Amino acid sequence: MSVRPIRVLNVAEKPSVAKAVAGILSRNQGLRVREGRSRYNKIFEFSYVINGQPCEMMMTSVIGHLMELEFGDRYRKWNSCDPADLYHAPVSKHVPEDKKDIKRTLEEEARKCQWLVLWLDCDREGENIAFEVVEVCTGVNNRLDIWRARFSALIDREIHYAAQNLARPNQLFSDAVDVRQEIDLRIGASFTRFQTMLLRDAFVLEYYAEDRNLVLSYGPCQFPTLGFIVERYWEIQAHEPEEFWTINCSHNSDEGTAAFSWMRGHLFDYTCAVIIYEMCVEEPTATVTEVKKQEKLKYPPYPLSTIELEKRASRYFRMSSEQTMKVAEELYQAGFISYPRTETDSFSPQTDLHAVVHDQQGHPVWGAYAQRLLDHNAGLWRNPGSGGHDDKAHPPIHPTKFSAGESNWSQDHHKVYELVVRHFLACVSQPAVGAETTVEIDIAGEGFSASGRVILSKNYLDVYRFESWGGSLLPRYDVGQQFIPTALTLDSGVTRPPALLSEADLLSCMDKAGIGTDATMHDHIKKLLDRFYATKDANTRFSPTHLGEALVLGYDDMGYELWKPYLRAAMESDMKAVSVGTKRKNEALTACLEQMKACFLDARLNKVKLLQAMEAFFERNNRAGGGEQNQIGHVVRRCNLCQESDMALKRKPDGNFMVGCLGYPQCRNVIWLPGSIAEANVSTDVCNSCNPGPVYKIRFKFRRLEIPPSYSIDHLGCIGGCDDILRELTEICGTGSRILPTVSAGAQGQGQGPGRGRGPSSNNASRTTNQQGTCIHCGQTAHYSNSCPSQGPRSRAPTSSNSRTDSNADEASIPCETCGSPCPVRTANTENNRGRKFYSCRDCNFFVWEDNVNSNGGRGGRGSNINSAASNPRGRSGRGSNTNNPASNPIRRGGGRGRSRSCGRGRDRGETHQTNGHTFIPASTFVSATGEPTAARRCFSCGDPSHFANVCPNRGL
DNA sequence: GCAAGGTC
Repeated sequence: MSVRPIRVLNVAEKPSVAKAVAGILSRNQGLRVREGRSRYNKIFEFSYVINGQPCEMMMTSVIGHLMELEFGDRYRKWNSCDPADLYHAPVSKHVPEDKKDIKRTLEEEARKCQWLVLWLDCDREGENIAFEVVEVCTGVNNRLDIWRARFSALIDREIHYAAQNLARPNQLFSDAVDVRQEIDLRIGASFTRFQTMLLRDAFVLEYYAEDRNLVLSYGPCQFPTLGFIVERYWEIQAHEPEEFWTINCSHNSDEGTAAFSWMRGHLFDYTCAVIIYEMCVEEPTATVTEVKKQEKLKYPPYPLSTIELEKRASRYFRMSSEQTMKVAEELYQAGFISYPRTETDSFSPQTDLHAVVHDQQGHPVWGAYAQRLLDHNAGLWRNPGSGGHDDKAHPPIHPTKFSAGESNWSQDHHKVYELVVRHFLACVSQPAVGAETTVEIDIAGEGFSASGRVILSKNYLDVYRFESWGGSLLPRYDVGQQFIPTALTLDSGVTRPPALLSEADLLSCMDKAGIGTDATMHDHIKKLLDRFYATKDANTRFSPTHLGEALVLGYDDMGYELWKPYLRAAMESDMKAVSVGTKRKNEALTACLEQMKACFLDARLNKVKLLQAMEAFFERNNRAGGGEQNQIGHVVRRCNLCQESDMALKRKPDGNFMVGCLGYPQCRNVIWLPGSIAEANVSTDVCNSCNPGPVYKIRFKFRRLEIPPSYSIDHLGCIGGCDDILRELTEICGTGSRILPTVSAGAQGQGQGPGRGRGPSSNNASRTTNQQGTCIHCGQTAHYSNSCPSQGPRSRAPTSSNSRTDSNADEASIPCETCGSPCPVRTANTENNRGRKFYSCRDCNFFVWEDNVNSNGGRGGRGSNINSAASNPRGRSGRGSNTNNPASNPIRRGGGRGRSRSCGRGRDRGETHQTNGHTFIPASTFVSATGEPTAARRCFSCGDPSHFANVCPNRGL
C-alpha cells in the first residue's frame, strides 16, 4: 500500500534561494510556479520524497526579517514618555505593512500543509527569521510539524542531504538575536531621543536634512564607527612635526644607479646625525659587505568577500561602499555575479571553478587570459587559497554569467563586474615570481643597503591590473668590492601624522572590532554622512563634522566610551553565550539593559558635558522654543544680575525645573531647583524679605518618595534666598536629576558640576551664572569655551596633562617664506625639541624651525612643506584612551587617557615618518673629481673651515 | 522622527 503524500510548506530567506532549492530538489522536473500575494515571492510546486514519505512540496520565501520590534503605542511618540522609560517599556514584534502580503501568502499556504520546512540561512539571523515564520504559520495552523533544513551551499549534494536530514530549529540561536534586537532598540531610541531633544534646538546647527527634522541619532554601531573617524582626526590634530635626519648614498656606474639607504633609518638628534655624516664624508669609501639574491613570490588575493569587494572598489575606483553594494546587488539580481553579501573567502572543494573560468573565455579583454588558465600546458592554474572565513551560507563573490558589458550598464556596473571577474581569475592563478637582490655596504662603519627587483613571471598580475609589483634594477655588486659614492647627503625630513581614515581603513576598523555585518557596514558609514556626523573628501577620506566631533567629545568628557567599540564587543560576546546556552536570554538582556540604563541616567545627569562640547563648536540658539529653554513660564522676579530682563520659571524636557533669565544667552543667570519637584507654579504672593522685589513665591509639590519624611510635599517657597526649606531640599535632593546622591552642605558651591547638590543660590548671582557659564578649557566664568582666549578659533585644547605635543603660540608673527602669510612663532615642548621655536604656515603648510628663520642662506631648503594641516601643532593632544579594552565595564572608560589608539596605521616613531627628500648638502661639494674628499673639514652650515657643523655658532644648537 | 539586522 502506498504512503499518502503530505503537503509541505518550505520557506527560504530570499526568493533566489527558494528558486534554487526548488530547482535542485525537483531536478527541474514537474516544477510549477505560481504567484503569491507578494510580487517578489513566487511559490514553486513539485513532488519530492523525504525519507520514504511522498511530499507535495510548496516552496516560497520571505525577504529577510518578516517582523520588526517596536515599542508599545504609549511609548512610540517622542514626547510620550521619559526616554529612560524606554529601558523597560513593553516591546513587541509585528509584521510591518510592507511585509503583510508575504505574511498572507504564508498563512494561506500554511493552512493547507502538514509540515513546515525552514530553509532560512544557517546563521543566527536566519534562525531568528525561522521563528518569525513559525509564529505566522502556526498562528493559522497549530498542527504543523516544524522542521529545519541545514545547508551551507546551494549545490545539489548539500540540498538533498539537508532535505533528507531535517532537524528542529535552534531556539538558542534565535534567542541571541532577540537579545540583540531589544538592546539595539532600547539603547538607540533612548539615546537618540535624549540627545536630539537636548541639543537640536538649543544650538544653531546649520545642517539641512531636506524636508525632515534633523535627528541626532545614537546607535551601537554608528557611534563606534564615528569614533574611529574622530579618533584618527584627533590623532592628526595632536601631531607635532619633528625634524629628523638621515644619510643617503647613491652610486652611479655603467650599469645604472643604486640608491642606498641608511640602515639606522633616521635620527632625531641633529648633532649625532651630523657627526656620523661627517665621519662618512671623511672616509667615504664604500665596501660591499653582503649581496643577497632571493626568489620572492607575490600571491594573488583570497577569494572575494563582501568587505574585500567594498575595500577594493573604494581603493581602485574610489567607489563608496554603499554604491558598490548597490551595483553588486543589481548585478546579482540580473544573474551576473553570485550573492554579494558573504563573509566567505574560500571556495568549497565542490565548486566547479573551471566552469566559471570557461565562461569568461570569450571576453575581448581577459578572454585570452581565461583560455591560458584552462590550458594545462601553460601551468598558470592554481587552486585558490583560503582566507579562513566561512559564513556557511554563501560562496565567495564570483561571476555567474558571462558578459562583455550590457547596454543598460553604467560605468560602475562595468567596474564592479570587471573587478569580480578579474579577482576570480587572479584567485585561480599562480603567484607572480620575482628575483630580489639586496646589497649592503659599509662606509666608515655605517651600514647602508639597496635593493632591486626583477619580475620573472607576472602570472596573476597579468589579469589583476589593479595591483602592481614595482621594483628597479640594481647594478651588479660583489662582496668586497669598493667604490666612492657619487653622492653622500645628509637629508632632513619631518614626521608626518597618519592620513585621515579612508573608506577601506574604516571598513577594516569596523571589521576588526566587529561593528556591523558584511551586509550592513556600508549602511553605518552612509548613516554618518546622512546624519551630518562626518564628511568624505574626494580621496574617500573621512573627517568628522563639528557635530560629530562635539558628540564624541561630550560623551568622552563624561568618561563614557559610548563611542568606542567595546559595548558592541560585549554585546556580541553575550549573544554568543546565549546562542550556545551558557547564558540565559533574560539574564543577558537584564544585565545589559541595567548597565545601559545606569549609563543613560548618568549621561543625562552629565548632560552639561554634551552642552559644553557643543558650545565649543556652535552658537546657542536664542529663539524661543529651543532646547532646554522651550517652556517660558511665569515671571518670578527682575533679573538681579543683568537687571534688564525678567527671570521666569521654566521646565526642561527632562522634567526638572529652573528659574532662568529671559535675557539668555546674553545673561546666563539661572537658579536650579530641587530635582524632587513634581509640580511648580508661580503664585501671586510676593516675598516680604527678598530684594530687589517683587519676588513672587512659587507653589511647589514635591514627590513624596524623594524627600525626607519630615518635609511636606506642598511648599510655598521663595527663590530670593530667604527660603531655608528650599535650600535644604536642594542640598538633600540635588538639582537636575531625581536619582542624585545627596551631597553634604559643605560641598555647596565648591566647583561641583551642575546638578550636584547646589542650593538655590539667588543670593549669589556670580555662582549661579557659573553653573552654565564655565569655560571647559580654562574654567573661567567670564566666557564660554567657544570664545575662550586660550583657544584658537574653532580649535580645541588638550584637556589631559600627558600631552607631549604642547606648543605655545608666542606673540610675534613673521611672514611665511613661501607665501608671505603672517605666521605666529611657536615654541615646541617635545622631548627632542623643547624650547625650539618654529612656525607652521596655515595657508601653505610651509614649516620651519626658528633656528633657520632669518639665518644665512648657506643651507638650502631650511623649511619643508609638510603637506597637511596635520602639522598644525595647536591641535588637540593626548585624547583617546587606552588601547586595552577595559575588562570590567565596556562603557566606562578604564585607565587614563593615554596615547590615542591607532586604527590601521600607527603613528609611532618609525612607522609614519616620511622623508620629504630634502637635501641639505650636495655631497659633490665634498668629493673632488678624483674621489678625494675636499671640504670635509668645513662647516656646511656656515662654510667656515674652522669648525664642524655640530658646533657651529650660527646654528644655536 | 529613534537601532541594527535581514533582503526586493
